[in-house]
Amino acid sequence: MDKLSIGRMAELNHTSVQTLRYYDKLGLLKPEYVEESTGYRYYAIKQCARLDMINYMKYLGMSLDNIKAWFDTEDVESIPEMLWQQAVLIERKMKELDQMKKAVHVSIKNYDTYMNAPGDGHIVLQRVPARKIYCYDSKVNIYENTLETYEYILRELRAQAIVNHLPMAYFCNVGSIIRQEAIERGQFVSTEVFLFVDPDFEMQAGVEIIPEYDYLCIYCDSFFHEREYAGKLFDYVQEHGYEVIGDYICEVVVELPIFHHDERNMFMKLQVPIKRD
Amino acid sequence: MDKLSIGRMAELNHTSVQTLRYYDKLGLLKPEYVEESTGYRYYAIKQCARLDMINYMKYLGMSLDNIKAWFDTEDVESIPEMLWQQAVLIERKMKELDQMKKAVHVSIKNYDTYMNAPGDGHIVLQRVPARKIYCYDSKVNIYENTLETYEYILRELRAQAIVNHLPMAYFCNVGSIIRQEAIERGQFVSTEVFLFVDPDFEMQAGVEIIPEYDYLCIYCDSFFHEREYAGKLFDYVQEHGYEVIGDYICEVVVELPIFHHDERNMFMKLQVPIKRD
DNA sequence: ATTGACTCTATAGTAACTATAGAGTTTATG
DNA sequence: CATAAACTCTATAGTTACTATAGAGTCAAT
Repeated sequence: MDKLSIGRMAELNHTSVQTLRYYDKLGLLKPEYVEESTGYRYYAIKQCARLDMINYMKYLGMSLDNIKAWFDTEDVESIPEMLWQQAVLIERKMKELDQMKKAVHVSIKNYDTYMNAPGDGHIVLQRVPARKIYCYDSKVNIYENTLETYEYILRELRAQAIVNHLPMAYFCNVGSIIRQEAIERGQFVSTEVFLFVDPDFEMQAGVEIIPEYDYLCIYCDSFFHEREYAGKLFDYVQEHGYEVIGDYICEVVVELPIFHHDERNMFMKLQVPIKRD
Repeated sequence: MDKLSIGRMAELNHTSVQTLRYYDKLGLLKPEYVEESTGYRYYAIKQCARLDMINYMKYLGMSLDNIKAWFDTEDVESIPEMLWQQAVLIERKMKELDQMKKAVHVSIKNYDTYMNAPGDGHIVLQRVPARKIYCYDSKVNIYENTLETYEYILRELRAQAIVNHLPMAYFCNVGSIIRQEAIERGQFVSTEVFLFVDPDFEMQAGVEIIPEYDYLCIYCDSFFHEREYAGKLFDYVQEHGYEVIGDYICEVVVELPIFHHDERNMFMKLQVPIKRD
């Protein structure tokens, strides 16, 4: 009966006057009556129902365009299908968020490792649980090349990861590997880089599991010192008569590329698995 | 050493030329070298590290502005705090999505009920599990008033719900209630409307549980027929000598406000709990 | 009649890009 | 070396769902 001014309508529905004008413009919700001489909009209370519907569909993640299109077809039959589509969309978003959550927690853990790492050059013995990795073989010896080559190799790893639909979340946690055989031959040769993936990530080409081992670890704060520090680590192994029982791993714990003039500035954990006596 | 053209840089990093130009404009990632005469941008491969960082932080949900601000401060100490903030944000978004998911599934269930409802006016006996509701007492008898008053009352219910921070998800599922005492006095009087909430929604003022009962139900497809159909339902109760053991509920199963000229068009399930013999 | 609250249209801004036009540059090929 | 194809440049407009603002007009109450 009584007409609602745009301000009153907005107030009743916890929205803004501009929003109502915008919906009017889109044709989503036209006021019941517009005074010709002044252009003033007047709504009927029953139009709240339509606004409710708009808000609800918006809440389900639909765009105003889609809502309008659906209103225009007036097709009740298509409602369940539309709802199922939304359900699928929501499910997908939830999975993404879950990945993001994991990524954040990995980063938090890494920064913690970084902050509490033993002094530079200190060697420590640690039990490290099994990890799953996604490997990429560049066929080029990383240690014989420059930081620039390393960047190119990382790009290739990522390209591979993208092709194989690995989530973004994993991209923050890379490393390189020297196979046990190479170590035994006394060669500091690695052609492989990897990403850490979730324990529940599906097994496929390139994915492998590093078993739980005791590791001798040393921390290193520059790409350019890796070789030297790894040398220290292997010297230590020899001196103490340890037996290497798996692959050597260089894990990038933290990257700080924003400092030092855009240069990749890393904090790495070098680790070699040994048989404990 | 070798400079990358903007196209090559984009290709290597799976992004677009425009994006790089945009980042340049924002000052997020300036090319290492710009040829003065032509304005051509040239990047160094090591600048990929910064781009990686940008993408990672973007992935964590940060805005480019925030990323830039953080880069500008060069503050390593603040990283964990920033990460925790992101974690909280993600957690909140996940909860929201979870609510959305529930809302969608409630809607799906409701449309299913609507599609498979017994014929108009048919009375059926159903066991209905316990439900939790959030009630609002309008102090006005809904059944003595017009659809317009009902709309106003719904607005009040929503205002209440918003004040009490009920999630949007619940707004799609409303109803009204006639208390057992009123029924026993033979009065068709209800001043209360409600929203269905989750079983795990916290108890607070206005929240109550409707216990599991056997209900006699009748479906009704217009606001204007509720009284008549409820009458039928109560007649049936009397005829068969049933005993009413709780509150009468009018549950709005589906709303189709988009049809019939913006008018609220409802499909309702009227239900009265009885003692089964 | 006047005041204050309200409403109108039109325009610009938000975030993180994408798309396009029109002009100039680099690279590859003949 | 000329030419064509591919690339890059700046500048502008568009995307979504609004918010904010300016300047002018309108309504309701005193």
